[in-house]
Amino acid sequence: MLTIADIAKKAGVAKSTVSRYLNNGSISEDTKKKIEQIMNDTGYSPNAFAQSLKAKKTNIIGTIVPRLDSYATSRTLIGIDEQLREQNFQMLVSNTSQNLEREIDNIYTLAKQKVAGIILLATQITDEHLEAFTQVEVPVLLVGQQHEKVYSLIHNDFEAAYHLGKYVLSKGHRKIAYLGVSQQDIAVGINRKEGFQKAVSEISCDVQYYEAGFNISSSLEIVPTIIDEFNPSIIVCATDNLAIGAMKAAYSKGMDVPKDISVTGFGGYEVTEMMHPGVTTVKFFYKEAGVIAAKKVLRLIRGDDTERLTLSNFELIERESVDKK
Amino acid sequence: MLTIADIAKKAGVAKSTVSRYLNNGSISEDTKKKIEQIMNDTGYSPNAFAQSLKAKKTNIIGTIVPRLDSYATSRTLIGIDEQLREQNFQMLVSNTSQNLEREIDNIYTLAKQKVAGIILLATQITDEHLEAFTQVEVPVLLVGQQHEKVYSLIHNDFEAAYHLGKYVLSKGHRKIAYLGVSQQDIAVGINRKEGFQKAVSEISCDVQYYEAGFNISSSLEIVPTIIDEFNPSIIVCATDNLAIGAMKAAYSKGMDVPKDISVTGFGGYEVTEMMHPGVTTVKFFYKEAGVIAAKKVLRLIRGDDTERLTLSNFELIERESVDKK
DNA sequence: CTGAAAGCGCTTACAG
DNA sequence: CTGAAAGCGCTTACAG
Repeated sequence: MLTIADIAKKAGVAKSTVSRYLNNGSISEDTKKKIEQIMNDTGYSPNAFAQSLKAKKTNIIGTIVPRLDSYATSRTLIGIDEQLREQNFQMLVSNTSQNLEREIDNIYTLAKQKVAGIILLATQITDEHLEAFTQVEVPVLLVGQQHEKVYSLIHNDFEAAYHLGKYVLSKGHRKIAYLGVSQQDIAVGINRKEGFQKAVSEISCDVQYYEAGFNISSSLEIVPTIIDEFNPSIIVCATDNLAIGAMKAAYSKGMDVPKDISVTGFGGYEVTEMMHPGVTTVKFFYKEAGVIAAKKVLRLIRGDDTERLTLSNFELIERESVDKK
Repeated sequence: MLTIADIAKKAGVAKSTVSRYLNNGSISEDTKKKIEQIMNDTGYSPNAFAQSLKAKKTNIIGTIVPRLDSYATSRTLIGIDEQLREQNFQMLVSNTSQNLEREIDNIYTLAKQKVAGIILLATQITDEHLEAFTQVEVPVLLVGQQHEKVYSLIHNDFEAAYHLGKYVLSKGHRKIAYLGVSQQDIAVGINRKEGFQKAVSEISCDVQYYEAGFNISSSLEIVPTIIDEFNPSIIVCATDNLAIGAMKAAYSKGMDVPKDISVTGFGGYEVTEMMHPGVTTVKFFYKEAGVIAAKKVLRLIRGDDTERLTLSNFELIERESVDKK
C-alpha cells in the first residue's frame, strides 16, 4: 500500500506538496504534471482514515431509514447512492427497524463518526429529533416528512391526494371509504387525508374515514368491517399496501374488484402493476427523490444555498381497479 | 470531544494504560476500576479513525449486493445488520446495480477501506472474483451462491426444487412448463432446475423447459408463447417474480388461475401471499440466512472454524395458485 | 509555489 | 502491571 510519502519521494517533492495536489491547493503546472503522472502509474489512493483523522470529516453521508424492506426505501436509497457515488461521496445506511429511539441514537452516532451529512427518511419528528439536530453540527435533510426548522424534501402528498380525490369523483363514486393511517405521520396520515378531503368537499358525497396500520394485514382486518357496515362503492387507501390488503379482503368476501367494489392505492409500488387487476394509484418518484436528496445535502455541506422545502413530483396511474359508477 | 489523553489525565495514568484497558491488555484491578469509573462519567468513546489508522482494521463488514430493491436482498440485509449490531460490528452496504465489474471493484475498495470481512450476495462467481478473493486479505463469505474455494451460505435450492417438483406431480400435473433463468446463475439457473428435473424424472410426464430474465416483464413476454405453443396445465417458475408475470400474462389471455392454468413461484416473497390467488411457492428464510451469514463471517474473522458450505432452510407454502388435475 | 514541522487520536513494541 | 516514545498516513499553518 502506497502512502503519500512514497509518492512524494518518487516525484521529488515534499509530502505537503502532494497533499496540496490532492486538495487542490496552489501548485505549479510542472509539479502538478509530475505528480499526476505518478498517481496514474501507481494507482495511489489516499488512506481515508488518516484523512478523516486529520481533517475531522469524511465523505460519508449517513442515511437513516426506518426499515429496509420497503419499496420506497429501497428506491430512494438507490437514488441517493447513485448521486453520492458520482460526487465521490459514500452512503452509509443505518436501519432503525421503526424504532424511534434508535433513530435518535443514530443521529448522534453518525455525527460522532464525522459523517459529512445526514439524510433521514423520516416518519415523524419529535422534540428529541429537533434537539439532536441542533446538538450535532452536521447538516441534516429530512425526506418524506417536513418540519419548518429543518431542510426537507417531501413527496407532494397533499396535491397528489387532491388529484386522486378529483379522479375518484370524476368516475362517479359518491359513497367513499377513505382508509388512512395514524395522524402521527404528517405526510401519510394528515397531508394525504387533507388533500383528499379538499377534493370531496367540493362536491356532495358520502364519505367515511377509517384508520389502519401500515401493513397489509392491518387492512385485511378492517376492510371486511368497512364493507359490511358502510358498503362503499370505492375504498381509497392511503398506501398501496393498504390497497393490496383491501383487494385481498374483498376477494375473500367473494367480491370482484372493480366490478363490486373499486380500490385505489397510493405510492406507486411496482407490485401494483403486477396485481390482477392492476391497482390505480398515485406514483411517487422515489429514486429521483433520492437523487435530489443527495444533491441537496451536498449543497448543504458545501454551504451553497438551497430551498428549505423541496417538493417531489407525482403521477396518477390509471389501471383497472377503479370502475365507472 | 474527549480523547484518550483526557481520560488518562483524569485517571492519573498514561495513555497507553487507557489503551490497554480498551483493548483488554493486562492491567491491575485498581486502575481498571478507576478508568472504568471515568469512562462512565464522561461517556468517552474512542475515535474510530485513529483506531483504524493505527490498528489497520475496522469493525466494519462490507456487504456487496447486486440490487437494493429486492425482497430477498432487503430481508437478508436486515438479518446481517441485526446480528452485526449485536456484536458491535457495523454493516456497510455497497450496491452494484447488477454490474459485475463494479462488484469486483467493490471487493478491492472495501478491502482498502480495511473492512474486517466481506459478505457478497452473489449472482455468479467469475475468475476475476476468485482472483480478487485471494488478492485481498479479508475473509469473504458468499451468500446465495456456492464455490468450492470460498466459504458459502446458500439456500437449499436443489432440495427445495425437488420437493416442489414432487408436490406438483402429486397434484396430478403431467404437462408441465418449467420457466427458468440463465444457467450462469448456478443457484437459480442450475440447482433449481436440476432439483425439479430429478423430481419429474421419477415419473412419466411431458415437460418443456423455457428461459426468461429475472424481471416480471420478462415472463410477461414469454408466457403467452408458452401457453400458445405448449399449453401446459402448470407453469413452474424459478422465481416469484416470474410467477407473478406468468399469472398476469394468463389473465391477459382471459385465462383463470388456477382453473385454466396453475402457477408456482420460488422464493417466498411477501407479495405472493397478497396476490389473488395466493401463489404457491417455496419460501426461503432470508432474514435468518442473514443472521447466519453475519455469524459466519464473524467466525471467519476471529479464526474460529466454520463449515465451508452452510445450507439455509426452506418451506413449501401451499396457496391457491395450483389446482388438482 | 514549496518544504519542514507539528499534530490529529490512537496502538504497540520496548523497558522497567 | 505500567510509562515514555515512536509511528500510523495524512493536513495545515508557518516561513521562505
